[in-house]
Amino acid sequence: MYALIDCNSFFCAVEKVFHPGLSGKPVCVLSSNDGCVVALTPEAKALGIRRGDPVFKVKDIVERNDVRVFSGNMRLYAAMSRRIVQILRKSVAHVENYSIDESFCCLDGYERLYDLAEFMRGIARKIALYTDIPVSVGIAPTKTLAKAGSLFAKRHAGYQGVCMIDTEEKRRKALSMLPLSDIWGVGRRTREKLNLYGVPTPLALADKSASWVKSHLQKNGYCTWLELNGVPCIDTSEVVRNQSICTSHSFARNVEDLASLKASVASFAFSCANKLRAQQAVASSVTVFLCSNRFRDDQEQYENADTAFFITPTSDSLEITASALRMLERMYKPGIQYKKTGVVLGRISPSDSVQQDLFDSIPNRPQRMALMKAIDALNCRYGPKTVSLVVEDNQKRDWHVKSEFRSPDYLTNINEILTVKI
DNA sequence: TCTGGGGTCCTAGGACCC
DNA sequence: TCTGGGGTCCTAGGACCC
Repeated sequence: MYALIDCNSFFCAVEKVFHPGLSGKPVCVLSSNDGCVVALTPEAKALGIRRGDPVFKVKDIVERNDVRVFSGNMRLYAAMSRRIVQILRKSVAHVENYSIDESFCCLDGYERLYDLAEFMRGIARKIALYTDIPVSVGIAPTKTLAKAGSLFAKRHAGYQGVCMIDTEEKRRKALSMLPLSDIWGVGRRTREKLNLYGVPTPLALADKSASWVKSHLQKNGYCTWLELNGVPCIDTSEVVRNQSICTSHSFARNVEDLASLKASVASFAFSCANKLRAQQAVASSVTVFLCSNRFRDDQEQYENADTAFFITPTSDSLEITASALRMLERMYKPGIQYKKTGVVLGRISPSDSVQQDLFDSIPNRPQRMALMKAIDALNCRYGPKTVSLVVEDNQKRDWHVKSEFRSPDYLTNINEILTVKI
């Protein structure tokens, strides 16, 4: 059996930990640039706000109902997420951290020692006690069914936070009650397609024959079908290393001049290289993209992207940034109102198995890596951007993102630690 | 005025080879 | 001028996830 532990309205829940007066109040957390609502409490949902709504479209609701709004602070949420995973790992041997607010636990063998639902309720209580974050737990023979279970646990207080789907009867009942779009792996397109074929519920899908599913859906659809029927199909191995690393941002305002774009691309490339070194990896390609504001039909639209390849895979910030800037300069078109740039690293491999190049353009690699290590150490000790590139420090700073309602880094920065007045 | 960011995997079709 | 069969690799775009 698998258990899925899902934090309820996670980003909002973290903010509420540090703002206790907000209990029972409508709360929203915004995307970067304070652009969209990305997380909201049930109270905010009840007011008609939806995940993904642009902030300016729900401004009236927010003001009329005194909705508390926060800019997203991923550092804070990631720190809290690590604490929750730590508690899980102390309680269960096999924990797979799936996303910032979800983890799977493999419960094989535990059924001989415990009542599984009670066991997981105990862990949920521990998480609530140590972190103040409420969680919902689903338990089932497959991950897809465990996810479905966690939705029932979240929506109906009667389950006391834990819903176990462990009999055929419970499985059929659960799958008949949920909408198709609540099933993990079924997105908008697949839902529309299934509706067209006269398959209205997850149960109807599960009851189709294997041959029907194989001919009407593709590989992933077949996998979901197996999981809905209690056959585990989604593999449990942890993803160790990324295949690609991306840093990109929209700008708070439109940007026209090359110097500002260069500052943004340099900053993103530098950040990508940091993430790369943090996982002891090197990349063989770097892609740069830029685009205008696609929502403005009164402005000339332009988008472009280019990729450069490194013969010797690298994690050298200077090499990666220089290459990214060369591509940006080639693609830059004057007179365009730019809205977004980004940098993607690809063809990532472990840094301990790099094939050397006889004609390497960077002859002093060991010294350069020592330099990178020194930069990382300084930025780790004195905070990000203590050491950065001159090209990043463009005076106009018009490419910087908006983050007006951001909470302090309570958990990761000693200077921003919570103050309690007695 | 204001519309996020970061990922993974699959597949069809093109380009190329013999 | 017409033309088969079998294969690989790459890539853009689609679909999904959080």
